[in-house]
Amino acid sequence: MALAQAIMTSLLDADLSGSELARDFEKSMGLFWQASHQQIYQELRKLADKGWLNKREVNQSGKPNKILYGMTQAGREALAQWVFGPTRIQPTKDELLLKLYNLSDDNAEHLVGEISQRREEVMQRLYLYEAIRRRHYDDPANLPVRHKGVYLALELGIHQGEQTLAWCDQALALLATVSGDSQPAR
Amino acid sequence: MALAQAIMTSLLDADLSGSELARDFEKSMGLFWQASHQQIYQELRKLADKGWLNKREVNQSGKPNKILYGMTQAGREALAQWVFGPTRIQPTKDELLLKLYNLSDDNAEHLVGEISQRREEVMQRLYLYEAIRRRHYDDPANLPVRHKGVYLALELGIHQGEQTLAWCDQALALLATVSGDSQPAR
DNA sequence: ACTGACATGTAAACAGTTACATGATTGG
DNA sequence: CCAATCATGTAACTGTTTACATGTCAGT
Repeated sequence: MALAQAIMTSLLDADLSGSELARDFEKSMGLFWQASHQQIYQELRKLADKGWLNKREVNQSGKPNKILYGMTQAGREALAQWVFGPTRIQPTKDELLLKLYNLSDDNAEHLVGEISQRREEVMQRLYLYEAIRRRHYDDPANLPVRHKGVYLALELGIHQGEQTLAWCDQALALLATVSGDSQPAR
Repeated sequence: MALAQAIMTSLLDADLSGSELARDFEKSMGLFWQASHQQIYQELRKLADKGWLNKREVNQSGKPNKILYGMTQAGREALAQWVFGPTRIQPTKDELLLKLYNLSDDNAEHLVGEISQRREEVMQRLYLYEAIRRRHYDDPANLPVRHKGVYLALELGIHQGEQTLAWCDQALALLATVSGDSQPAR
């Protein structure tokens, strides 16, 4: 979809290797984009062939060589142009909600467990995001222009995470009326 | 991923044809699952081959024949079992946020436009969801069990939609400080 | 007969995941 | 030398999208 642009965006500030990119995706960009290392390596090669990235090999002491990729002028121009093109959005596919459509007395207990687990996961990501916000984006109005955009993406992640937490609580409360402890046999 | 289960879930209450399913997906299930009619037709055939769905042809007056699919007992059992299996979630991929990472003086104005447009779209979906809630889910605590699950999915959609609206406003406010009208030349 | 909407489908291309493979380097 | 880790990659498969194809009926 736009993996190429996601990679190039990550390379705006610093040159990175495939493995570094794969790791970074989970953090900074993971909120709204994710890719496996296999995908990234292939895309990097394509982008280098196109002339949008350059590559150079780096010897590291204590580790195998890595190949650093960096943006070329052509790459920067292509990326800047891309911003004006059509925007696509691929909505979430969440099996948990699909499972909720199948809620029954039999599986209510199990789904309570799944929702609790989801709550935990969201909580952890939220923690991470809030830490980043406090650390780097304390004063949004005075950020350099490009970082304002990054800040906004982070904000969306935080808002939605908080909302999801609240929803988990609501769901758990409603499910409590479904399983065993409901209708206490007059 | 779990298209099969999404289809079967849609067929729990009523038998539907491929085209009806494709239309329904956009409404009820579109919040967290989406599929094109091509995908649906292929999956329907597979599911019928497996014995999880049965098919029967129906002559309609005024329209071409359609093929109605319905759940078999085996299908219901398989679906009920699936709920206890592993849950996968495929997070959103949103090019708009990626574009925001590339915010600059050059494209700020364009992005303001895109965010306004996004706001409009979200607003409209929200309108639809709220109407459904008011119409069918006024008294969640007294819903039949399975509908409680459907209600919860709807609630998540509404909460996140509202949050997204608020975020759009925040983003537009911050972007206003980027484009033309900032730093009014002392 | 022609047009437009509806219903069903096929084929090819693209994107993404899963499983596996290779070499290099460090620590034991 | 062996195991563990890091970095890079390939191959096969699955899922999804895009583009196209076909037939039916209703209204003109």
